[in-house]
This record gives sequence, structure tokens and C-alpha cells, in this order.
Amino acid sequence: MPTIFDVARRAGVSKTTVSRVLNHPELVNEETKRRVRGIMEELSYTPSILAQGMRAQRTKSFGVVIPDFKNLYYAEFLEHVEIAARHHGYIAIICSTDIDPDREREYITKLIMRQVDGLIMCWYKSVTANRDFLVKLAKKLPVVIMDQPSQGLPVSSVYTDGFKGIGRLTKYFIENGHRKIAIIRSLKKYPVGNSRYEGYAAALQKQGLDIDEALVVESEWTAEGAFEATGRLLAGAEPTAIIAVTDLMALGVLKYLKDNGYDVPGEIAIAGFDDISVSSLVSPRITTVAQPVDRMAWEAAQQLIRRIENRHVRNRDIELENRLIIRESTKQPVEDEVTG
Amino acid sequence: MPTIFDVARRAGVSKTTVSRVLNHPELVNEETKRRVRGIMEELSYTPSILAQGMRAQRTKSFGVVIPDFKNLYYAEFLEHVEIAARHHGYIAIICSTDIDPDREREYITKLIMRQVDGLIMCWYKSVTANRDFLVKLAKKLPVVIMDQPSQGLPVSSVYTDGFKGIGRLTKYFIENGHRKIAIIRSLKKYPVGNSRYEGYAAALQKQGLDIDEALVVESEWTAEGAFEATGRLLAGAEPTAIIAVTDLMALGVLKYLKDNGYDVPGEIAIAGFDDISVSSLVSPRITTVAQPVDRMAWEAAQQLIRRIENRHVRNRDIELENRLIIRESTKQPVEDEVTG
DNA sequence: ATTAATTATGGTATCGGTTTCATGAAAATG
DNA sequence: CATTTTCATGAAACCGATACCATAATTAAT
Repeated sequence: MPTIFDVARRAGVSKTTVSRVLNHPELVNEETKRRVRGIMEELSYTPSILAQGMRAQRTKSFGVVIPDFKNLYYAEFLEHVEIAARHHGYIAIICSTDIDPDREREYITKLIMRQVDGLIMCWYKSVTANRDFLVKLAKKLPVVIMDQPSQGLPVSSVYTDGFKGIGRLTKYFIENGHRKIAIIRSLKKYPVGNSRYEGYAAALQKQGLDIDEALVVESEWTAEGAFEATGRLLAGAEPTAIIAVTDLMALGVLKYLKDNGYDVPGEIAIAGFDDISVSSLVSPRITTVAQPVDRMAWEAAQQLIRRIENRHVRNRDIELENRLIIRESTKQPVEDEVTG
Repeated sequence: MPTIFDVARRAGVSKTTVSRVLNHPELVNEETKRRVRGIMEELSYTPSILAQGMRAQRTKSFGVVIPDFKNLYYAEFLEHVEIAARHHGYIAIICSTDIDPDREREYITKLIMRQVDGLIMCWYKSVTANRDFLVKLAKKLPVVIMDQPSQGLPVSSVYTDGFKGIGRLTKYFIENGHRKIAIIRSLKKYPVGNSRYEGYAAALQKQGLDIDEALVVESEWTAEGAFEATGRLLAGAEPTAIIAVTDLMALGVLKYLKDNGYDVPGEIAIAGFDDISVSSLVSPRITTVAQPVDRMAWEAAQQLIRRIENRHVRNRDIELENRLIIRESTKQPVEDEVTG
């Protein structure tokens, strides 16, 4: 790899001049500039970010930590985070932890060693239960937490209100005559899933319905987990509607119902959360609470970069609106209907 | 962020000794070592990879360029590439180009600026049509191309034989009585899709069937593209089976057929390629030619890292076997059946 | 014509590590 | 006891860039 010194020698100038051609071209003689640029082209010289970063103490990169590539919600998130990063001249370094806490710590350490300028974390775990860790981390570099509010910690956050979203969905079911509405919730240690569950519980109570424990089952954050959970649910109850706390899980529910000959939505209606693209690629298309993942990604990157580039920018909790999208999995096919 | 100098001062030693504690601990006095390690812990010191990389001329990282996060084939690939990278102490820097050639070049340049030690590229474009570019690139760092052979270029490659895979699938259809087998192929500029198409064409001819142009339609590499292409296909032909050159596209085909009241596989059977996880999450589950994406990712990373760490390792073309998995989209539900 | 301002360029320190070489002290050898 | 090893450590060079300061050559101003 050619260095700035190689270019300088070939052009018969000092490396200072070469550097100036790139960073302060107005200070360099036209003729020299042309010559140096020619040599750069010829050697296909690109300055080393390592050296630049060392000098400038920033790398124009930030880390993105997600639990799982295969969850399309994160895939879509990454797509947009990357666009935002690129737009600001940054590069996103993406790590998937596979929901393994050890890997998570390891990756965070690695990202810090690489001197990323900031960190976006899709964190399913409790923010408060990891208070010390996050406080320590946030001292080192700006942090944005996705999908849950910062709860007073020194980080920014971007999320939608899962409580409200599932609440609206539950209300929709009730208004359409459902009385036995089941929910496939996530394990209780995951606050993101918990607030969605609580939205369900609160909506039921508001409409004067009791929570039937037989209609509540826990599941892993996967389609397979939800598939299996649906089996458990139907062994002990006869719901007319099933809410899954993510679309990926709703896919698992749908699979179970179809495999076992249930008519959806005729016998059992289903709904999810996130609005991942496959939700409208399956039949019936799945009713869901859509998160504006493109805007969420954009806001997260924007807020992070602002904080990186100006230390006076303060942490913010950025709440975006989710919205209920009614599709065929909860009624007979007509046009999509957007509520809220 | 504490530096090696901070640790050295606090421990009352030189930075050389601190460095030695990390890299050649056997050369350091036990007592000193303990003291230095204590300070490191206390300051939560992590050496800067920037500085290390600058000295060592390697960053223990490699770039991965994919066209699209949302294609689950790549998502699954990334999952496994990352595991392999981690296993070898490397970090994968992932970039998605969104099938935009400008972004692709830009990212490759950026990765080189970041001094990645190697590059894995999921390249849908023609290798030979980009010969000059790839030759130039391969001079700078080891490169592994996915999904197509290297065609004599100075890069390694990892792929399965799409020609053979789709050939087997086509033969299966013919043996099961299908005579009007349609194919949703990709645009002709993409060689990965082309060889799959050719496998279809060759299999038909081998079984004495002619290629009916009305049964061949082109589509973008997306579910939406295939959805639309299926509409075009069915406007001018009445196939009893449809092959899509990827599972993602097969999902689009399935959607179109279901939306338009076709019985799958009763009226029209469908099949795809890749075996992404959602293929068995939809109903009917989709028959496909499975690529061993986990092993492909592992081999790619392994070969790349070998070449990075030992300049005498030569480029290799690594062909892995794909296999036909028969599911309900081509026959009535029973157990999965694996052929070839 | 002399001084001041402008223009173009180079020398050198710096960022945070690793490595080579040098050095002094302690231990082992003859 | 003198000499050679071994052990423990530090000083300095280097990796590739940027930025500050210095300087020489013009050009402009008085």
C-alpha cells in the first residue's frame, strides 16, 4: 500500500504538501496540486484511516450492536442505519451478539479498542438492571439505546411506545367482538416485550375484561419459539385471537395454525408488532403495529453523530409513533387500513 | 480514554514494560506484572487497535460486502461469517451496497482506507466483466468472492453449483409429471442467476423438452419483483410448476399465487433456491435447493484468514454441495425429503 | 528602494502503540 | 574472584497521517 511519503517522493514535494492537497487544497499551488493529484491517482493512493484516526482521535465510525441478523426487524434497521451513516460520512461497524451476554461484552470491548466514536445498541435487556455497566460505558463514548427509553441513564434512546401500540391492537380486537384474546409474550426478563404485554393487560382491563392466565404464554424471541408456544397455548385454551409481541413470532404462530388446520382469520385472528416486510409477503398478510424503522434508524444515527461531533449536545429520548396496520390476518381481505 | 502511557506512569514503569505485560509477559518480573495488571484493570485500559494496526500493518478485521441486508440469505451468511471471524480473533466489517455500483466502489475504498486485512464479497455481478477492477483489488489484499467461481482471477471463491442444483430440481419436476415448468430468472446481467437458469434449460433439453419462451420471465432479485413477474408469466402461459432462482423470489411467487386464488401445489407447484429460514415458515413450505450457508461462510472466512496470515497460501475455488429439499410446495405434506 | 504582506513549501512534533537495541544488576559459571 | 549469562527494564525509532511553526520567494504597499 502506498503511503503519503511515497506520493510525496514521486511528486518531488514533502508529505506536508501532499497532506495539504487533500485537506487544504486552497493553500497549494495549482501546478503542484495537479501533479500531486496525478501521482495519487497513478498509485491509487488512499490515506490510512488508522493514521488519520490516531492523529484526530476519531475514526468516523460507530458501532451497532444487534442481537440477531435473522430477525428482519434488525435487518431493516441496519439497512437504514447504514444509509444514515453513509450520509454523514461515517461507517457503521455491525456486530450481532446472538443474544449471548458474553459476546455482547466482548464486542463492545472490541469496538472500543477500535476507537469507534459512538455506539448504537439494540438492547433487549433491562436498562436499569445494567445501570452500572451502561454508566461506565457512556463515560467512554456517546451511546444510543434502541427500543426502550433511557430511564434517566446518561444515554440517548429511540423507541416507539409498545404499551400504547399493543393497547391499540388489543382494543381493536375487543371492538371487533373478540373476547378470548391470547398473547404470546417474550420471556419476562426482556423489558421491550414486557411493556408490550402490559399494554395488552391494561387494554383488557380498561375494557372490563379479566386477564386469563391460560391465554398468556411465554416464548423465545424467535419464530420457532412462538410456533412451539402456540402449541402450548392451544392445548389449554381456545382463543379467537392471538397477539405475538413481534412479527417474527407472529410468523411462527401463523405457521402453527396453518399446519394444524386452523383457518386464519376465520377461526383465529393473529397480529404482530414491527411490520417487517415478510409480514405482508405471507398469506394472509399479518396485521401489525408498525414501527417506523427507517425513521428510527435515521434518528438514532443522527442523534449519535450530533453527540459525537458536538460534546455540548445533550442526550435525548426520542419517541416516535407506531401505528396499527390492519391486514387480512384479522379480517377478510380488503384494502390495508391504517389506524392511529 | 487511558493510554499505555497513563498506565506506565501510574505503575511507575516505562510504556515498554506495559506493552510487554500484554505481549511478552514471560519477560516481565512477576511483581511488576501484577502491579501493571492491577492498574490496567483500575483504569479499564484497552490498547488502541489503531495504534497497534499502524505498527503491525494489520487490523485483524476484514470487510464483508453484501448487496442487501433484507435478503435473508445474506443475513444468514453474515451470522455465520461473524461466528467464524470471532473464532479467529477477527472482526467483520459489514457493508451493504443496496445493489448500487457506486456505493459498492465507495465502500470498497472505505474498507481499504480502514486497512481491513481482506475482503469477502457477495457479488452478483459478472466476475469476468470486472476483471480489471478485481485484479487491481486483489493486488491490495486477499479477496474471496461468494456464489461464483473465480474464473481464473487472482481471488478465492466459495459457491455451490447452481447449474446442477436447478438441474436436479427441474428433473424432479419432470419426473413428477410436470411438462410446463416456468422459471422466474434474474436479469441477464447477473451470472449467479444465469447459471441457475442454464441448469433449468439444460435439464429440460436432456429430458427431451423444448424451452418455451413464454415460460421464462425475468425479474429483479426481490420478492416484489418476482410477485410482479409471476403476474406477467401467468398472463401469457399456464405452467404447472414455477421455479424461482432464489427463495426470496419464490416467496413473491407464492404470494401472487395465493392472492390470486391458485392452489399451491395443487394447481401450480413452486420451488426456490437457497433454503432461507422463512421458506419453511410459510404455508406451504417451499421446496428448494439448499445451500449450506453456514459452511460456505465458514470456508470463506477460513480461506480468507489463511491467506491473510500466510502469504504463501494460494487462492482456491471452494465448491460445496447444494441439495434438493422437497417440501409441500411441490407435493402434499409428508416428511421432508432430501435428495442428492 | 525598502518594508510589509502574501504565497508556497518544508521541518518537526504528535497520536498510541510495538520492537530493537542498550544497559545495569543479579545469578551462574569457571 | 573474575567472567559470563540471565533477567528486568528503559530509551529511541517507527508506523502514516496532520498541524503548527519557520522560511524562502514573490508581490504589494509605502
